[in-house]
Amino acid sequence: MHEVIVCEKPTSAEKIAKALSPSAKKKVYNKKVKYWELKKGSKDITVVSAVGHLYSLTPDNPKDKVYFDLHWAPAYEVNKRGSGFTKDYVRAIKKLGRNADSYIHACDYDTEGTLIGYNALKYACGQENLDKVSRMKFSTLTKKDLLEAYDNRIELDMNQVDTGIARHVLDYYFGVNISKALMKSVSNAKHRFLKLSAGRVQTPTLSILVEREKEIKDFVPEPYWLIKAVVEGNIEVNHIDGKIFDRDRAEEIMTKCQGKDAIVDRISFSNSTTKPPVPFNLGGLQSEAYNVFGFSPKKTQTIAQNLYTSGYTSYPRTSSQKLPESLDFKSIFTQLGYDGEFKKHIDQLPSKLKPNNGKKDDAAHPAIHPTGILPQGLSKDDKKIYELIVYRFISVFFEAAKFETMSATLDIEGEKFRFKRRRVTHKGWMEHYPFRKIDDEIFPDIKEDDLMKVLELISDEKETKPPARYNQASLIKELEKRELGTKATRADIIDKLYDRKYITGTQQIEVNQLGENMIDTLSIYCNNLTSEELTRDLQIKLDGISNNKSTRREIIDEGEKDVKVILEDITKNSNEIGSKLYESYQESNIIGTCPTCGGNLVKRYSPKTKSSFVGCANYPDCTTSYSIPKGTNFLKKTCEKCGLPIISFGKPRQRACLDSNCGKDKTKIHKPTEVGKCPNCGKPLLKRSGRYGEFIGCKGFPKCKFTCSVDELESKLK
DNA sequence: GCAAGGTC
Repeated sequence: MHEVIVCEKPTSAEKIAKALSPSAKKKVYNKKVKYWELKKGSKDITVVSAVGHLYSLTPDNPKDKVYFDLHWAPAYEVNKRGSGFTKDYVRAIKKLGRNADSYIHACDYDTEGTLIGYNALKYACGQENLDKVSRMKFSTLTKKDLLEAYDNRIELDMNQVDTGIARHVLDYYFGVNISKALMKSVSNAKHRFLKLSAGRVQTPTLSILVEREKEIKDFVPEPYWLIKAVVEGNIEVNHIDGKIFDRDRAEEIMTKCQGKDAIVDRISFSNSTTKPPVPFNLGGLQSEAYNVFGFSPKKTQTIAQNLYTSGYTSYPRTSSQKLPESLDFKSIFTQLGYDGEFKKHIDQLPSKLKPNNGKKDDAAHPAIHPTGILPQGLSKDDKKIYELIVYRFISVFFEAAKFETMSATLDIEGEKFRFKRRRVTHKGWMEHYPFRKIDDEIFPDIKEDDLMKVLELISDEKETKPPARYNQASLIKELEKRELGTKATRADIIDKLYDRKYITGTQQIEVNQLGENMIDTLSIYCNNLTSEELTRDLQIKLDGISNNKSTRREIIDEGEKDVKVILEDITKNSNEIGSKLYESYQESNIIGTCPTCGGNLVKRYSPKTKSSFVGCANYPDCTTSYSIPKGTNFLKKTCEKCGLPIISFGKPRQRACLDSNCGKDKTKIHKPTEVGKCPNCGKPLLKRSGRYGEFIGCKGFPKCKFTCSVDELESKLK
């Protein structure tokens, strides 16, 4: 009897194989794809694995104007870029998973996992009617759970399969068709191509950012005053009222207290503790890496994936903030202890290892943790993430940090002022997590009724501030809170918004005019796409399929009808929509004013030279243009000499005027002068002028690449 | 050319 077990990813295949038989043999297909062979009773079992979705939706007829007729095709054929690695896995499953006597679907027990296994069984193993298929249902990859799941297999839940299919189809219907319609409106109205996209997750995400921009724009700042005094010992004390919005009151306090001394009114002490942090889930790691190292969530995710595939850390795409006891902490610490730096901390661990687990859980994976295998030769950035994971893992086992707080109230002519100092009395976990600053202030030596000289009395006029813009880490947190996207896709969604030029800015995300116009446009024609309504709707509909209240066909037909209404609306107003989108796109690209005609200077892309340049928007009437180095940023500052924007470019970043000839005598630099013969090819050598000043280059460029600095010329010619 | 969701 031959049995084939299909898993979601190689690591779960390994765990399942080893759980079923400790003597399972690891094999490799075509030098790339791992699989396992084992014997159990009379059965010869082959454990193969997918790598996530192996099949993607694609239109039956790509030439159709709208896509409602779709079928599944291998992912590597549909998305040529990015899914190439799935090809070997599909081949391996096709080769190893044919003509078995029985099949087991052992992918993650969730909607996507169910579909991943279903498609693999249907299209790669040829199990169309599923009569030989059973399903393993497990919530962790521990041996106990897996054996139980194997012994108590259930029937494949076709409602769950249909739920997955409907999710894919509806996202395709809305996303691809509406994106296409928007791009078409631009090409109809302006005869230009603009890469645009909309979708169930990316559009509400953009909308959150636009909403914040509006709050900032509408914000009316209110003046307030902060009154503080500096007393003996350079201690800053703040007036007890905090923000004072009444100017008269602020002035009253100032006049009253001017030139008067302070008396210590009351001193009190209190104790507090700070618990250790919780173990990392993906969002937590992304957020911490952003705050500590400034890494983008995408970068952190890529590094975490590398560390995982290299065997140094656990599976990164988890929501769990819990470390289950089944993990064998002791042996992980023993191995980590071979590193001298880690050992210093591990040696101080309490004898009873109990992690400070967080609330969030994940059915399939524990929180991110080191495996114990010590890495070698990691790049600088990989090492940073690895150490962050290790120290977080260590610190969650330590006791809380303890603090003592001193609060003092001072009296100046009946007005109360106060200050607080906090000092650490027991560092606890903080001593073992080097990424947090520890508050440790000195308590001044004062007692109640002391008279203190006021050295300075200050009234600071301030303004209330609008809410802060999101950064990538705070946006990911917001998406988690609103349950938009998944842990695996949130960083990609944000990247996509940058890629489409909807948003810009790294420290703070700002929305471009194009992004704002997308939301304005879509909120008119399909409000449920800009809000989170579509995701909520989808969830309700999918739940309907799961519990037999509706069928996949009904839900998909409904979606088709909804999308068709939206598409009709967009087509009707195509001209207006297209014009506005393109114009807003151009506005986003305005970087200054043309010195020749006063028009707008815009950043453009030349497909011929595959490079960006700056040109006048009035082209061809005005032909003013400037070349720019790769990776140029336009700063808000302008050149003092000519008023053009200052650009930053290169590594390390340097700044210069957009006009590389700014401030130079133009008659000289445009005529390269001959200064000798090229030592490489014999052609004339020319003194040229570039962005970085004068240099010597061969006339035979680009065939001959000889260059040197003006100073080097003499020695090179010898 | 276009989505969102898995994964290396």
